[in-house]
Amino acid sequence: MTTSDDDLDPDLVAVTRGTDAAAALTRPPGLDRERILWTAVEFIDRHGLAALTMRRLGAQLGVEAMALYRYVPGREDLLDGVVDSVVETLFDNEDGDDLYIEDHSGWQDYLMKLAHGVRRIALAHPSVFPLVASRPPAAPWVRPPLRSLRLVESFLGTLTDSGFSDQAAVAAYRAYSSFLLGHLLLEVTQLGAQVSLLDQPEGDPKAQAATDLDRHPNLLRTEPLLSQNKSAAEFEEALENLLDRLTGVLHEAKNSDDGSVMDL
Amino acid sequence: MTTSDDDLDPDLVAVTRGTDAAAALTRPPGLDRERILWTAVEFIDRHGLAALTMRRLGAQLGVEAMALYRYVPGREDLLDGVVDSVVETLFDNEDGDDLYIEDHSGWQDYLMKLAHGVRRIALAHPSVFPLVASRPPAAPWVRPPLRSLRLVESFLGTLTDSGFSDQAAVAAYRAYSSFLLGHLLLEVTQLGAQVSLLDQPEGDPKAQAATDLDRHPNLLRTEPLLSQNKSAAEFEEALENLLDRLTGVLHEAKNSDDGSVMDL
DNA sequence: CGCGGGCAGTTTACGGCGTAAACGAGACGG
DNA sequence: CCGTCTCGTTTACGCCGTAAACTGCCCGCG
Repeated sequence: MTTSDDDLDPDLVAVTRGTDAAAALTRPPGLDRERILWTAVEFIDRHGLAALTMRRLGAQLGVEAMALYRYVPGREDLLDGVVDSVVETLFDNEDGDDLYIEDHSGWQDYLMKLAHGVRRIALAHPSVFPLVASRPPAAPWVRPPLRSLRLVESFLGTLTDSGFSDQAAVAAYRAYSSFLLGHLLLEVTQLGAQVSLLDQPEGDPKAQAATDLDRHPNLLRTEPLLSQNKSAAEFEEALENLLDRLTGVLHEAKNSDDGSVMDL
Repeated sequence: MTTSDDDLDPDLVAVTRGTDAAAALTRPPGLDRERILWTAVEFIDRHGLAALTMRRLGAQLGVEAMALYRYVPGREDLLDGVVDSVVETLFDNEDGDDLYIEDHSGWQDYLMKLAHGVRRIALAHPSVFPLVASRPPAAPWVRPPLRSLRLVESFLGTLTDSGFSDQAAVAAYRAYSSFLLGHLLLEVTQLGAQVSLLDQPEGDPKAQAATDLDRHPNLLRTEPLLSQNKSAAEFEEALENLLDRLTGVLHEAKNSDDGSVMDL
């Protein structure tokens, strides 16, 4: 019924950490920080952030809530750990850490791979991503969703090695992170809104919608267009536009004084 | 000490709803939904979202927590109301609702005024904006931060009246909202990170930072650049770039088949 | 004047939350 | 055999959101 082109979205992989389910059955007795963090990720994916409490997370692990405090200082730090865990997968589940080493073909290829890597994370954990987006970063210049020092270092190194000035690389980092954040946060928000609409389809279905929409002719007319989901194509197009923009910045780097913040 | 150019940022107005402070002193006895909502906004601005509880909000209003439930169904709905209240100021505190009526000079002017209006809101209420950004919208196609039906209707109407096809207007709406969301959420996040760094300047200030940064030469070298705050200029430049892109889309609307999602 | 009903805010109460502190129970080297 | 150490449990406290019962007070109507 819903026109969804997501079936051929290359970033929308079936998220099958099948080992987790098996591990939960065999229940390896040892508790440790890693296991707690990934169980929390899975719990948030399944029940949402609001449902995650220390007691319930303990129960999921077959343990009392207080047992978690030996491995995690408190709930806030647990959430930080969840964010870190999810972001760090960029380094291992990519085919060998090709993001850090320079075995990519040029900075544009690097930025595209990185963008799709982050998008894959966002789509795999839609309920965790708002946390990645809005949790206060460690330093003011660690901008979500690229929250790890390693990642930022890798980003800046790749661009400066490719001929970007320090200023241009930093400007690119800022433009790139806000692009990623905006697109992906909206994409996962829309994902969440779709399921939350199915939660309560109650009330008289016509009266409210009609009175709302009759005063809004443009909304009414474009509603089918608005309901289409072209996230993958839009992401691709906006990303390519950004890369084009950055290419321009890189090449005009010599004749500098045009007042742009990009190469100031 | 911190190099801040914010002093001449036109969107960074001194937020003086002075009437509120005066009203708190004279304490007009009547409680109503509007007063509760704006007191909550002020409370979040001052103490952060986490500190807002029904009991404390009641205390701020000189009333027991349960009294609020006569005007607000519960805490979640209160937060929705807070978001709505803040967003709706786009219509009144602009010089007469010039956003809704078509007394702007062209769609580009409209989009610039709207963007700066939203930015002004974000900067005036940095702790509320993450709520505006991440609270699930009423309908899937109501994309933060443009969360009101009136606003989306106004947006689509202005663009289609200016010659945009329905498809182009919707594509512009999507590009525009993700641009706004990314830029502004990062800007307020950075604001919050700055104050939260001042909260605990404890620990040995050199050892940790040095061990962290020594392994990250590019970070170390570009740190002064990364710490600069050029948000206003970057916002302006990215906004102009987006408007240019949209202008192109509008003008090539006739020769359509280039595969772009913009004029599909 | 009296009085009854509704409005506005309070009191009481309950279950769940994060977490501090004291408390087992089993492993293990001496 | 006995400390001691590791890992998890028990108990307890204060705060949270909120359901339900309960005031005091105003105001129209006899």
